Amino acid sequence: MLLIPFIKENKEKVIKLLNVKNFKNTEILDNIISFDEARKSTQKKLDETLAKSKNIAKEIGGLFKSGKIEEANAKKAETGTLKELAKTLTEELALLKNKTTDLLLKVPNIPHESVPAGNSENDNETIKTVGEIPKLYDGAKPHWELTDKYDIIDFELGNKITGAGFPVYKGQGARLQRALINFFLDEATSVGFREVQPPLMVNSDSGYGTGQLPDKDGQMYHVGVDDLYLIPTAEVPITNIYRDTIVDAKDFPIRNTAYSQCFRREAGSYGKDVRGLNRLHQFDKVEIVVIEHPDKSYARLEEMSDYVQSLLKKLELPYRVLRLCGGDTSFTAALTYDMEVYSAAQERWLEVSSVSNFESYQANRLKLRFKDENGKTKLAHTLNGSALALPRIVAALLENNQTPDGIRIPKALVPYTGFEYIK
RNA sequence: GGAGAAAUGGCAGAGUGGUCGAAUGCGGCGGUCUUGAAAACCGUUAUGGGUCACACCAUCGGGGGUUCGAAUCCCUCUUUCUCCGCCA
Repeated sequence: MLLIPFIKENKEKVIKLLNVKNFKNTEILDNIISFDEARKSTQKKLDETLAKSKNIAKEIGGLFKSGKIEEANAKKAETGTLKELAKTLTEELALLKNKTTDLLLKVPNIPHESVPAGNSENDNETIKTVGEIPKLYDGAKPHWELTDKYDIIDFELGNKITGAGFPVYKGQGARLQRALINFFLDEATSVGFREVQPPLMVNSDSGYGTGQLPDKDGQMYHVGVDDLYLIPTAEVPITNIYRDTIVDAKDFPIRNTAYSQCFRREAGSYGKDVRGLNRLHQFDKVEIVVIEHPDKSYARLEEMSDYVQSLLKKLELPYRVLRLCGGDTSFTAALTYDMEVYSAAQERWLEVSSVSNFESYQANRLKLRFKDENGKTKLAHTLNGSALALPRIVAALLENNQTPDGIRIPKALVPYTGFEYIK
């Protein structure tokens, strides 16, 4: 959520920047401001009423102590109207607060100044492209044929057991998954991330904390009997470790990494883009999450981007880095870099990582704060990124490294797979 | 699943109806002393709303209630602990 005082003081700027994200409903900002004004004046009235009742209660206490029972009982009568007034004001206040929060939840994060305007992926800005696009031999296949040929990922079997988008990894395919997970975790911990294993289900407070709720309600699997959500990314439980906390500024940057399975309903997706490993309901990902001082969050974002790129280099995959345009930047992010690897057989780029700075947008919902050098409590900045998501990495590895003799495993991974070729 | 007990500040732990936002100890921070440190001593040390700053208001697991007045009494939910059962 944006901070109301910030909206008030920078209204024109906020409107302008939200426009970059194609958010046009700017009268909502005026409503937020006026609801907040009403909230303040109601709060003031309530405080005054409560102060009066409190004083009378104290007086009555004193009278009872000194034995003036009759006077005390007479005083009691005075409190009736105050009580009623307080009740009405409390209800009004709660209503105003709810209305304000509801509206605030509908306002996306404002984008960073560097975010280009635009509506779709075509407007994203390519920052750099690294690596050679491989030339495949005649007869090279897309990954969904390779997985059959080598019997390593079984989509049909997943259909039978669960449904579309829940593949079964088998043999060398399963081993490759485990190798990638261990490789990514080892790399992350070696550059200073602490490894954690969070729950795969979260409550709705956590969902609101990181912004999946209410924005992406329909995209998460909801376990109704216990009112829990299957996580769409480990970002949710990891970041919520710090919900309702005041961290020590000396601990910045706070870096955590976790492997988790991720669950996404992907309602509304269809077509060739979802073929094979391109889009799954359950997939594996290693996530990195950083909590940082506001002054340093953008430097940290660059560092995280560099780190993700280092993984892609070690995996010998050609990739490009995009700065997402306003329309493609998520609801909660201020600036997002996407890393895409080139899939030679599909002849297209596949998104394998998103690295984002959320500034204080998540922190405000999370109540994630720190004390600055003057002892003032301030909101921290949160950042996260995939490092990396497995399915499309696997797709690209299979397609780009296919040879007539099998699929070559990149050198960096061989210690983890225990084999050099999938045959 | 059954029975019982409990939930208080960073931690430990008092407080069972009135000036309690809350004793005390530990820890943290600042100071005195010291060449420096330790010890000792003094001070300080929750969060949110509100204010230029005060005042003031809210918060003792969450929600509701009783009362002029609730950390304290009642209801409810959640969590934790102990015992029994069950499972590994």
